[in-house]
Amino acid sequence: MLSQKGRYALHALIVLAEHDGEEPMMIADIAEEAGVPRKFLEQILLELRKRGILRSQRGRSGGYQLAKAPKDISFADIIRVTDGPLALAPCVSVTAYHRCEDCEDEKTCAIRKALLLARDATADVLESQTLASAIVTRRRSSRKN
Amino acid sequence: MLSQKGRYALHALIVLAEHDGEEPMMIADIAEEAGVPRKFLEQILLELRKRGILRSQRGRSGGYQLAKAPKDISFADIIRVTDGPLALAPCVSVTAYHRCEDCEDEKTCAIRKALLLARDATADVLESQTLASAIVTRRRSSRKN
DNA sequence: TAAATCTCTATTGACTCGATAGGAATTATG
DNA sequence: CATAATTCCTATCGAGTCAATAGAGATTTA
Repeated sequence: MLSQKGRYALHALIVLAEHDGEEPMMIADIAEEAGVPRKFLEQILLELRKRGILRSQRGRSGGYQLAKAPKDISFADIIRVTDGPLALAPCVSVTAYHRCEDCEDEKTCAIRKALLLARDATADVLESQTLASAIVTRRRSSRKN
Repeated sequence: MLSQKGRYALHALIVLAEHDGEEPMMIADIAEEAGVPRKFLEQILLELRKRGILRSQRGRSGGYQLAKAPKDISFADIIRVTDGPLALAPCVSVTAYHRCEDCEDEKTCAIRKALLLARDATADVLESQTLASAIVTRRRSSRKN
């Protein structure tokens, strides 16, 4: 399961994607629009900025913007920041690989083999789902209203 | 990531699958063979039994056995017991579904849409990986030694 | 110079995780 | 029937994580 932090991050970034191309957006406004506690969001945005997903402007009339185009920010990118690797074990993680201490032979480990398939399947999906595709979904639905 | 408990469970069940058809196996022996702390394993096996994956025999010469054929116990079954739902959010979980409090419309939620695809992809893989396929992998590799 | 805003670190309480302990219940066996 | 062997169950522990809040510091604009 995703953490609350992860869900908040997704909501906030979708809001920012909808305002892409505009002036930087203040934390307070993002919090309001995304329905996220303001001080908590502050920390989340900070981390997303450090990981290159957001860009910020300090001081008066400052705020946050996406650092890349919505189509270049995937759900996988976001989740990796807030919740860590997509993989179910370190030995099948691309972004945080490390060998199991007790593993005799990675090449023949039955558990690893299964978890590797799972990781690839999950990553394929989450890397193809981007902020751009998310806002398309949203706009499509609001058109119906 | 899987919990330690989850990894232990997978190891233990693979051991039990290798001894499938034999007499019940004692916790102490499973612990030894799977490399899991004995008392911790005790709790894990208990839970797997309550969830219908294992069968136990109490008292002298008692022990644990698989409750079903290895081909009918999937990695998904096991992980759901030790680590909960495969889904990344409750609103896309089959086994532990519940609606997001703040969600206005599930049908049009962009986050839900993406996470649903992820869940399906993960579940497809983990449901097809079984204890039977795991021990085949193992036997194949030991033949080479 | 002052106001507005992001930045950073600390703190809190509740919960989870991994592990251990120990007694209760059950069963086989001599 | 007594005893030993085994699973069953619940409690406990320390360390860590999670969600949230707080508040002082740094930066920028007007």
